[in-house]
Amino acid sequence: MSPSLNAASLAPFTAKLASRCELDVDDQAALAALPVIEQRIDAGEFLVRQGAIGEHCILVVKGFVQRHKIVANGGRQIVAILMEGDLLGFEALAGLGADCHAQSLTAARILKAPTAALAAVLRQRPAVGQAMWTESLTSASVFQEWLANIGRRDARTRMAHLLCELSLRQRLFDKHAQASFDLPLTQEQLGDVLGLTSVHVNRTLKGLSREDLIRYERGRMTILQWEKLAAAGEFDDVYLNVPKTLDRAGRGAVPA
Amino acid sequence: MSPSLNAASLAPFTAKLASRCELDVDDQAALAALPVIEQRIDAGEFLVRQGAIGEHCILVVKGFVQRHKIVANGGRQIVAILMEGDLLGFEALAGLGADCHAQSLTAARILKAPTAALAAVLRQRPAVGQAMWTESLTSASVFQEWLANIGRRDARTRMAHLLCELSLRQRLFDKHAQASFDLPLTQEQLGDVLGLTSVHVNRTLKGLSREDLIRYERGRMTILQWEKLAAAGEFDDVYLNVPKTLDRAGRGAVPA
DNA sequence: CGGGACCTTGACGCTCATCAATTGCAGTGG
DNA sequence: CCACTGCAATTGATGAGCGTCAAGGTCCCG
Repeated sequence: MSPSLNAASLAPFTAKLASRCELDVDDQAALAALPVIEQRIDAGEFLVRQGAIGEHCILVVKGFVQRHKIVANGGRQIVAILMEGDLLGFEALAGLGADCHAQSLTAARILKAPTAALAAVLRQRPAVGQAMWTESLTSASVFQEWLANIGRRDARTRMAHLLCELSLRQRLFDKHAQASFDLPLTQEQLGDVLGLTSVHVNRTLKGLSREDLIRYERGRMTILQWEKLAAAGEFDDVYLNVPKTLDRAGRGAVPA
Repeated sequence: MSPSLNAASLAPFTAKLASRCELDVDDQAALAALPVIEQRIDAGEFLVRQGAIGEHCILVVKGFVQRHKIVANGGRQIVAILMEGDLLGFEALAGLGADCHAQSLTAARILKAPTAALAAVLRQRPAVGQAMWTESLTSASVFQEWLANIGRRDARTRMAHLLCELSLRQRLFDKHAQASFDLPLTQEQLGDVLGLTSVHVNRTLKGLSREDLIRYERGRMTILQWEKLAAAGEFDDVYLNVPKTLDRAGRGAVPA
């Protein structure tokens, strides 16, 4: 919990905010001074319960987290997948209860920052507030894209779209990532994202494999033909608001 | 465009913000001083094109507006329905391009406020910024509920849920509204909200009518049995973040 | 009175859900 | 080293829910 430790763990988060909005030294210092608590999480742990008013906001440092809702017949809908640098608990900053459950998909490292302290930084450092506002709107933009995906596209298209999104988002924080990336979701969880059953997810993935668009084995996904997969998924990354400062070249590069 | 006129037209918007967060006289004055342009809109007009960076934010004063996306096969997904007091163009405040098209559903009255001026008010009046932040998060919360609705519920449940939401939202700004309310969407548009076809919407509405849960004729929807419809739609209004200061009593009242 | 939205209804078929059985694989303990 | 267990992936058979196509019907407006 020394400042230097904070700074190190906060790095993915700070980097993300800085890519949204120029942060000066004071902005970064204010973030580094947050009294955060680092924590290790096992796969499948609940981080937030729906309705709870979070005293802490949660930053994902390493690993994958999902947010989901449960419907009456027991069905589950995953409404967001969070990765390195993503923030959980925007609502808490406005004093609202959590609108979803949050649960880790993998073992993960997180930082818990007191909501009040983070809110204070947002007030006192307008650049940070601006970056967070942009971040929050981007996440809303993803919700809307997912609505169109689930509401109006068939299983093959939905899946291709999701794979493109996840691949691109991983490359945003991991510059070394190849066409091959970790996909730590079971097929049932993929179904919960896409509004499908695990059985149909399996068939859809097999279909994309047979077309040689992807290869998929034991949690590792390889995109064999980015251009074709993106076309199959009608994928256009504008909705992710990828900052122009980030290198998007090599997006089509493939060598496994 | 005199101040008093502004204040009158701004009233639905100001009221909504004030219900989210206490606004003092100066806050309200700052809003009233916005150099807004009032405008009348016909049904079906485009207000925003996807990708455009809005120089104006748009406040809906009267009427209905939808935001939607178009997918490759020509399908349309409506991702939001805006009513009196709702704001269009949060993204513009962060300098982002519009993530959706926006189009009026009915004839409407709107106010256009220069993005920069509104952004300045948000900065200078923290209470206003806070209220707007809450407003934006609430809209994100609705997206997530819609995701669960479309992804994991069948047609009957989806429809019942949507009708409950629209009914409740109308009663939030129209205290005199009865169980009967305006539903100015064609069945095709309802389908575009729910991820269904107009044919299936028709059959679903007929089904709910046959069950005596609703009555529906020519753009006018009457909820005959609120409790049963809410149960059928698994409707729980927490995701709308209805301010506790608003009277929610009489929600079950029915007399047509 | 004609035209154009929109609503309504039937027949048919495809996508995807459901049910059920089998396989493969990783961990665990004997 | 090998049963034993448990979860995830895989595959087939079947059918329901919803889409598609097509043909009126109704209402409104000029």
